[in-house]
Amino acid sequence: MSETTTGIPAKAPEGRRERKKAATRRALAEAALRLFFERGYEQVGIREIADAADVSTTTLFKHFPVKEALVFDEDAQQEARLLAAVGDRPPGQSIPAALREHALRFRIAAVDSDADFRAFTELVDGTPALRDYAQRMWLRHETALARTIAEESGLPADDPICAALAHFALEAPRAARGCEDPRQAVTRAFDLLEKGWGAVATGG
Amino acid sequence: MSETTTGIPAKAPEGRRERKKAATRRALAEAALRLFFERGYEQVGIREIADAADVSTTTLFKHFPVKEALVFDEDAQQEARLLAAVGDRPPGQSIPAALREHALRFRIAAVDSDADFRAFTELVDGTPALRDYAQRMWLRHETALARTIAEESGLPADDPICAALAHFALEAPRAARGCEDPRQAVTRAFDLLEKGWGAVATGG
DNA sequence: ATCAATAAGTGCAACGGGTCAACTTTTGAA
DNA sequence: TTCAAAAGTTGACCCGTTGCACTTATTGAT
Repeated sequence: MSETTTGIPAKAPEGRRERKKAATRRALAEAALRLFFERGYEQVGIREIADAADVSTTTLFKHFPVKEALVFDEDAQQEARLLAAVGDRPPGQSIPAALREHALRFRIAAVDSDADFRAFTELVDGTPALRDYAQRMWLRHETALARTIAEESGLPADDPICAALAHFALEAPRAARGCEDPRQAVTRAFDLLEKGWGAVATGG
Repeated sequence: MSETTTGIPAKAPEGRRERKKAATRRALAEAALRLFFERGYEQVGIREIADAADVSTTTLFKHFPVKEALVFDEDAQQEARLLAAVGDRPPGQSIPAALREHALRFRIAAVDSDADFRAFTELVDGTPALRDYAQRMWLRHETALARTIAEESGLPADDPICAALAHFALEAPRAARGCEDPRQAVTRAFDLLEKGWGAVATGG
């Protein structure tokens, strides 16, 4: 307890304070997830989660703005990966094709690989409140994506076609919900976007 | 008050019961709308609305499942019109073109005609909760629209491309939100869909 | 070493949307 | 006339969420 020098040169030059805060946060998220898996999202109350993590509900809400957020802890980079999928796509690949690949890779395929992740996915889209929240969060990347699309395609930044493609691409996985074969559904949906984009945009 | 015979041969051969029920419903919706306009959606509580209509909150919720529903009373036919826009489109017109026309007509243009309707629109998309609710309701027509599209195009009913077009078409007005010129944004978005559809589908 | 400032956390009461169960009235019809 | 269903009432209650006043660390500057 006497590290005057920069204690941990790791990624976080944090003090005891920040560490404790992070610990509380993790405790909350873990307790919540455990309880949700055990008994289902709706059957678990906020007060119970706070109890399990041994904090007050007020504290809980200082870490997570709403109940749904407890499920989606730590998913930064999401946007970065999305934008990179478009910006760093292999030469010759169209923008919609890059987006399709990204969608298939991260929103469809991942399901049948990781076992924990499968359970997580089942929890999420078995719970309307969580589905909606996830989609809302996902759509927050729309403007950023639209901007990247504009840059990559050389279209004016305010051309609404960019916003349209961004929106549709982000909605595509949702459009595929309920189909027996989501993989094919996503593929087909992006076919539509790709052909349309090729005809409407100049660069692509 | 002594009409033993079928009093009003109008559209509703309803008894006193149904009439009273409808009256209560109307009273609630009107009170709610009036208060919302006066002070804003979020500043008006459910209990206050119930009071204004002189019923209990329990009764209110027997007529409207959630607070948002108070704003969207009586909008049946919506789906019928939507499906008709596709089914009865002029010969030679593509499905996406028909959908674009419908979108422009009912979700964009109507704003700058009727004065009351403009106020209503402002209320709705000035209130996130109402926007979200409206969109959720609107998306409920997705499967019906997908089916109509399949029939009209001759594609197999379970081809996910139909669901995709339906979903995108219903989302298009939303994709245009925030643009300075919504009309053009919607048009461009449907351009994308039209070209894509033409290339992907056979009938169109 | 000390001290004020800051931020985390607490406890509790409250609010607003929404539900529930039990009970009273109306109303339609047998 | 009688009876069952539907509409409405009442009041308590749950749940997510917020506000407020308060305690307790932790920190940086002195």
